[in-house]
Amino acid sequence: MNKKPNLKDVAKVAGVSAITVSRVLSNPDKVSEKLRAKVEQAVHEIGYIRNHAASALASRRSGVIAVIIPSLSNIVFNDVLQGIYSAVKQHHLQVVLGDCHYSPLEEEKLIATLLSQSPEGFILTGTDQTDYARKLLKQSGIPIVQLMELSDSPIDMNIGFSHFNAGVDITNHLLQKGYRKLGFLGARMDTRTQQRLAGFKKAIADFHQPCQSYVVTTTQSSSIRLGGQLLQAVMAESQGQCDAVFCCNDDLALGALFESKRMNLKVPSDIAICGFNDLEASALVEPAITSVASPRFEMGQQAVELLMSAQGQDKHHRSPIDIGYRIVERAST
Amino acid sequence: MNKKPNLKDVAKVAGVSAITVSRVLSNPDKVSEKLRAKVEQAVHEIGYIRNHAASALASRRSGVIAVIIPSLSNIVFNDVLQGIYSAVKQHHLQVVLGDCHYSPLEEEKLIATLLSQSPEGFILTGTDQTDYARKLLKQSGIPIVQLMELSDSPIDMNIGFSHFNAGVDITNHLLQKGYRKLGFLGARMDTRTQQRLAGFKKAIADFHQPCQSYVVTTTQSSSIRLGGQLLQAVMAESQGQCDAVFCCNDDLALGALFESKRMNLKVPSDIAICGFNDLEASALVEPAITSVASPRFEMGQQAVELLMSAQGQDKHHRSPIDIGYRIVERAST
DNA sequence: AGATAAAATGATAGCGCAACCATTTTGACT
DNA sequence: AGTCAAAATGGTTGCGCTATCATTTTATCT
Repeated sequence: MNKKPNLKDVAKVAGVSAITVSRVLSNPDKVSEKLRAKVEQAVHEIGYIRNHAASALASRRSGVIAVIIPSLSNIVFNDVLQGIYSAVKQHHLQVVLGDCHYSPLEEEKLIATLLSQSPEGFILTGTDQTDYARKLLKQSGIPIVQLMELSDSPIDMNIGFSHFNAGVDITNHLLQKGYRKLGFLGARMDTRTQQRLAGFKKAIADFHQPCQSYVVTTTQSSSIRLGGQLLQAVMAESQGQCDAVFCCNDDLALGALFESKRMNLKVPSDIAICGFNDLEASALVEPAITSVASPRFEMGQQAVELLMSAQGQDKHHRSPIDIGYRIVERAST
Repeated sequence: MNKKPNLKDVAKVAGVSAITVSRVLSNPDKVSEKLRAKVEQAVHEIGYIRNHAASALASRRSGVIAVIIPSLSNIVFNDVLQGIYSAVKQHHLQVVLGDCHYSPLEEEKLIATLLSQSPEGFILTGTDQTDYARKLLKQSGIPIVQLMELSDSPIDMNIGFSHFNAGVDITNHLLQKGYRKLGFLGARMDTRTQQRLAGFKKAIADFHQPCQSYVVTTTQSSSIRLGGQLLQAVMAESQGQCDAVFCCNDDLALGALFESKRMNLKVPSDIAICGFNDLEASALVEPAITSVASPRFEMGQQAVELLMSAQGQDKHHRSPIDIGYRIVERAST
């Protein structure tokens, strides 16, 4: 096994100096067309691939951005990720991705690990990082974006929307439709879910008529199946009184919908169901499920753009960007 | 902004040499407890983070594995990815992930880019890489795993299952149930989908009784909505004769199921529906959908283990590993 | 043609770390 | 206490590349 070719090998084949090869790869317009062609030919011929570690070390630019999401299995972060990848492509960056499983401590470790890659930007989900994590991030001096929710005290930049407000709005939607015995079905209970629940409670507290609320939550991770179980739980707790449920996400809502059929409850006449995140399935089941839509793909894209535009700038503390949400009313309510 | 601390800074604070700090980070048991404690304290105090580029360059170990999947949005690869991440964690590796959008050319570019990270292993999806990509991969000398399907001529290692056989089996399942006018609904039409289709055709050709087949495919990417459209298309093409459909994945199958309700077709009496991949929703809709399950998470895990066990070994051309699949019969057929 | 600027190319040094080998310290034994 | 091996620690060097500056070539003008 002859060892991997390096710059010098290419230079020898092309009959130029090493530095010229380097330039062809990073600043092609600084090299005359003649040499460039020769070099490119040589590169392709011997299958040369630049050593990123050496390049990053010498240039002090890693061409990498770090991303941490709380869960790979949650399709919601997948959408964000797709936005990130689509934007990253334009900028010739690589992504190093971490999954912190909703744990700030795991996130702290991941942040340290990912920072070792000298990323040129860092995208985080949510706002509950540990103090040490914040210290490391600030010290790194790179631009940082916190995603999904809005923060009063972002580490650096911030883009997301108010889960509290969305919770208020969707609950008011149910109240306006005449439902008065509202259930909240919550799984995982991460900060965003908690904010939705807080919105739910606030809307009910502020309502001008008497109404009842039943809150059923679990720290288990969300799934369709769990949605069915939680629906049973809330019907048990309310002794069958509950006439509408706000599910903290569409997985639960779908599970609740399927379960309601098995329980012979008509949707929305016996029970209304609404979800959160507006997954594709929610629009296509029968009846279609009311949900809260947000531009996740765009949020991911914008996060990358924010990072890139902040490159080098010393001050990039624009105020948090509210990307908004939209209640999508459908037949289930 | 004081620049990022390096090994020497830590060494100064801890009152030891730089190399000792290095050892504490990579070989803690080679350092006496006393010094180790001092160093760890210093590291934490000044928030030192090792420069991965320099470390990789000096040690010739990047601690990175490269992964390319054809689509971030397809939940199937998400499952594999989770397996990969879970295994990678044990080995203290980082993943660099690329999404080639089902394009061998994009994949070739990605392979070149990712190889520049000097990964210690490479995980690819499928078996249709370009010649140049194969050249680069072989030249890199690192262990490589091709995932998902089985290949006669793998680049290196291979783990997956036979989509052709699965297509045959599921089609036979429909035939055994008495269906004789079978539709195939296919989206994307990547190599694995094509193999499923080939299996479908083979089973029908080999069947000992006359039966009819209707193949409706599109290169559009798969979605639930598209499943509904394809069901309409196959009913149109068969002039309402089609009595069972094999959908190339569960998204389409769900869409077909929802659409069949709108079309007032009873499942499975008017039309049987089966899918592929066995997503959670397939088991929970009414009627539940027959599908083909495969251990995707485990496949991802095993891929990483294969890479790790092949480290350094010159020969790791074990024969392809068939991880198998399972037909999950449900009410929809 | 000669003068000057601009573009193209090259030589050298150093990015931060770990491999390698040298040296010092410690412990185990007679 | 003295000997030796083993463990712990340190010094030097080079990984492969690019920033910086120096030099050469080319283009543009009078």
